[in-house]
Amino acid sequence: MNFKAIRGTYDHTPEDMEVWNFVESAARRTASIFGYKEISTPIFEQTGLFKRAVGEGTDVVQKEMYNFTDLGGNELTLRPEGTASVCRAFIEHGMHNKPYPVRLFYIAPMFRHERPQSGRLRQHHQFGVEIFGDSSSETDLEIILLGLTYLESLGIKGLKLKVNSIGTSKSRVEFKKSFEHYMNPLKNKLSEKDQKKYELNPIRILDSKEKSTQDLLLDSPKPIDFLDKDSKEHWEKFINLLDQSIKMFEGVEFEIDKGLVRGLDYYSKTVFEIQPKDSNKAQSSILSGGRYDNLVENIGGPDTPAAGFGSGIERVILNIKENKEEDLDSLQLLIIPASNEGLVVSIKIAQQLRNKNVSTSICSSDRSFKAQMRYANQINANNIIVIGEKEISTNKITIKNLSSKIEKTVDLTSEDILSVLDSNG
RNA sequence: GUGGGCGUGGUGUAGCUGGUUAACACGUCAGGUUGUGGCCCUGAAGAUCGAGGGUUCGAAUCCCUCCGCUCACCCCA
Repeated sequence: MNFKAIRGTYDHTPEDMEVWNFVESAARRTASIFGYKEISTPIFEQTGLFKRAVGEGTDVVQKEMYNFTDLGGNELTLRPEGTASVCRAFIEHGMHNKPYPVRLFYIAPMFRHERPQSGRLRQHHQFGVEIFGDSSSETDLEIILLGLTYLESLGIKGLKLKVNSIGTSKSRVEFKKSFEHYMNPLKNKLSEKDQKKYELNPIRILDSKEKSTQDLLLDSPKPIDFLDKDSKEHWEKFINLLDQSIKMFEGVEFEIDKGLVRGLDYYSKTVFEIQPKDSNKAQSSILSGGRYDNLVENIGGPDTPAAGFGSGIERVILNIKENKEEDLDSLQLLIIPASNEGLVVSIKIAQQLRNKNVSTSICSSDRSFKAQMRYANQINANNIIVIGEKEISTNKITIKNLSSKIEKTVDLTSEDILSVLDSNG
């Protein structure tokens, strides 16, 4: 084999597509019953959009983007996440003039140049929702409930929801001052890795996985302790609503994780993450997001509060224990032509049936009759008919249902065949 | 970018204390009398043993390099 799917990408085989479509349709259905409308944006954008939206200093922008220059000299980037593009489209199409709030969702591929591992790819797909123009706490709650409804509809049980508030950029300045005051004397006790991290972006060491670091952070100031009045009210109302409504979801537990910070710069106030309770995998977060009240304005739009989440479809699929979908894809009718004349008739009949929504294939006349029958069985065809000289001269065909073995003889017309197939199922 | 594990027909594996034509299962294809399948039987195709180099009379088996896959770190969905 000379060519392979490139690292961190993969093919969806026909077998894979069954689960895939199951998940995608659950996403569409859930978003739709919550009143969200689908949007689709190009897979690449100006590099500047992501730099501006995601943040110049983030890992995503610094080392994970697929950047390229096109023949016109434009700096472009394969999108590493969905929110920036949707916000751009929101502004570009003047959606701020629509009745608020505007609810949007997307299912789309994302690209990040990372080292692949379990639950991490270079091309992955996200189901994401965004809600614009509503700064209320119940909006934050709504997207979380949407996310939980989605995961529940896929039969994923035992979820843990982590929530936190990181305040506004203004309140974070206060926090940062206090945090650095606390950390500076302890700085040299950090591991080398975390020291570097601390230099780059102090807040990010809050969710360090290193035990020694976590111990040092036990009594440190946390962003949530520095909320301004507005953020604090927002948070308290949110937690109150969440506490009252989370019980609707069986087996879902939630906790306030004061150390939860996100790797994308645009978040403010509420942030959250959903993961399987029993996950021992490293990449366990399957749905995460939060509020981003400044992003739209930041990339050139009107001041518009917003919130949203992204959920990795591949990671969700890793958590689907059993796929209950039945094999609905089996072919309804396979036609076996038994002569040249039969082949011509087969082609006509097949086309008539397809026009009536019956999935129909014709077997290769190059192969023996036995081979054709075997093929019918291998692909799990529901019914077969043979069209040869006998059928054409008598104008009668026999439809055989392969699972029940029942045979029915009718006139050689698509209407008659259809009526038998309908009664056969 | 850093570290661990692994690379044998389409798939999953055996062989790996070096020795004649690389084995097994599943799958694929063909046949087991002419136009009705699934089981069974027979046969066939299909692998330069990830690539290159080295040691040796001789390597899938030992050594080196590279590549790929995979898991983990970082970060994220």
